[in-house]
Amino acid sequence: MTEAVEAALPDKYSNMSEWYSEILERAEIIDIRYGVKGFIVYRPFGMMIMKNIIKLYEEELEKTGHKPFLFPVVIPEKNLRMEKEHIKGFEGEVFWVEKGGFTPLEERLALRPTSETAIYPLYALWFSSYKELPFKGYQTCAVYRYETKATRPLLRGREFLWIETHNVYYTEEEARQQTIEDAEIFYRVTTEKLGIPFLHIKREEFDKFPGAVDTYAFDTLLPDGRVLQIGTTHYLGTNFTRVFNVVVHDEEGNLVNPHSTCYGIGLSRILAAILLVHGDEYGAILPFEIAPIQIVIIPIYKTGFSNEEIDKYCIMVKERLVKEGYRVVFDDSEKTPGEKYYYYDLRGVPFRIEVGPREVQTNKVTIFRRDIRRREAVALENLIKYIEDTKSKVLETLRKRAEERLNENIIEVRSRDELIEAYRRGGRRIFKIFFCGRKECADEIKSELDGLETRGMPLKDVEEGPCVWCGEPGHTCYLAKAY
RNA sequence: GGGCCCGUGGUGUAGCUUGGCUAGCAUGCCAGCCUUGGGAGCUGGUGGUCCCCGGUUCAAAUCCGGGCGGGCCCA
Repeated sequence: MTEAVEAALPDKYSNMSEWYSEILERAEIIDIRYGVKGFIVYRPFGMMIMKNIIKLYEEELEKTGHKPFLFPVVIPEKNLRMEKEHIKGFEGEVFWVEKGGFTPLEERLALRPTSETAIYPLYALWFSSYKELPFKGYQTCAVYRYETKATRPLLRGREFLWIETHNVYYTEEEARQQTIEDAEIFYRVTTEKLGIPFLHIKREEFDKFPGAVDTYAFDTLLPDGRVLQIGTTHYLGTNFTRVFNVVVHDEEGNLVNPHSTCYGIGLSRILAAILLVHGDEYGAILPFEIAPIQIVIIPIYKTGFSNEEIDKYCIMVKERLVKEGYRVVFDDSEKTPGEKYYYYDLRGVPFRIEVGPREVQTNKVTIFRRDIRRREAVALENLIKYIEDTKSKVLETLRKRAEERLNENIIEVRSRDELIEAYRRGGRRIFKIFFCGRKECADEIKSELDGLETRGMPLKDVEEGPCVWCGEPGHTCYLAKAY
């Protein structure tokens, strides 16, 4: 049966900002009242989700041979300035530490905006032979960028959580292959486990990571039609190994600079995307694997029926589930059942088990699926099997919904007029065009179409054709508004 | 970068134009009664540097100046 009850939140498609602010606060994901622009507090419930997300990516990285490490948050100014393109790209948004106590520092220290320039000086010490390569390392940490654009909780902060890998290879081919593996890792977690689809795109030349040879990005679509970059991987060539003097002996004993890559997984933004992409007017819908509470048990007491008997039954159900390794809460607080439903719906709990006299008398449980909002009676002996079978169905539902929405919102246009017309009809979309690759065209499109940006070229099914803007030879490219 | 709005018990707000009563209401929290299949009700209780600094005034949450912080829209 489908429920027709009063929704808790506004519609996320027509009013995303309000929906988003409400859920962050009411579901106790984060607290925005810390009082420093661009800095937020992860509340316990939000941090439990985040830790589960982190675990999924870290496991996948370690499976593919990445080793954990942790470098300092401060970077000496001299090191930050070593790679010229890199510092040009980041200089305007670096936080500086200039004093220790009352004493001005001899050399200013940057709070890492990203860690290449912290890590490569040590790589220069660590490697001396091609036999020591490849080396794959990663860290999960916060980075700091003095954003001048409007900050938004989780979507754009001056401090944000991410995972960064920094890999070194003897050959260009291996390094380039790594950017493919990075995309596979990203797909295996983001889409297969979290149900978030994304576009795998190669950024245009003028839009690369500062210091990179090639930049590949993972963009997802939010309910308001804007895209969000949730990950990037970069082939850095020998740009960084050269300036930081990372050298190894090759087979013939010559000294050469190895090739390197780096890969950023935008954890804060991924959490935001999960909330925004899957959520509905009742609140969050969390994928089973990352839900801090996977199953909640709500007792329904009735006058004339023993509360103790219901409690006993609930505890028995809980023990069975806990034995299977599930994260389960039995909520026997004095709130009414309805209030509890709203509470756990808002927090995205995938399954709710209701136990009243009816269930106790028939040896059943009533299970409510958060994703499709339907109840089902399940015999006690089928409980574990039901959860096992259904948790993957839940993920499928979420993923399919999100994939359909992404695909429906990619509009192919072939000329300037078509683009302008399609844009006027509904600007909050992703447009698939031919693009010449020149910054001048991108800038013109951006200023004439209210901030529509070139996001880059897909990795598959690329075609050639005349640029929709200038008519010069071009390639398949996506256009969208972005966060 | 441009524009608009906001800051008052834990939370959300009224009051601010037109300065003056014990800073009102809702919610939360605590105790009790009653209830429990989608946000119940009643009774009693708890909780305030009105963002900060300065100014005007007999008197400032309210007016003026400066600062800090937050949100939304647009580019």
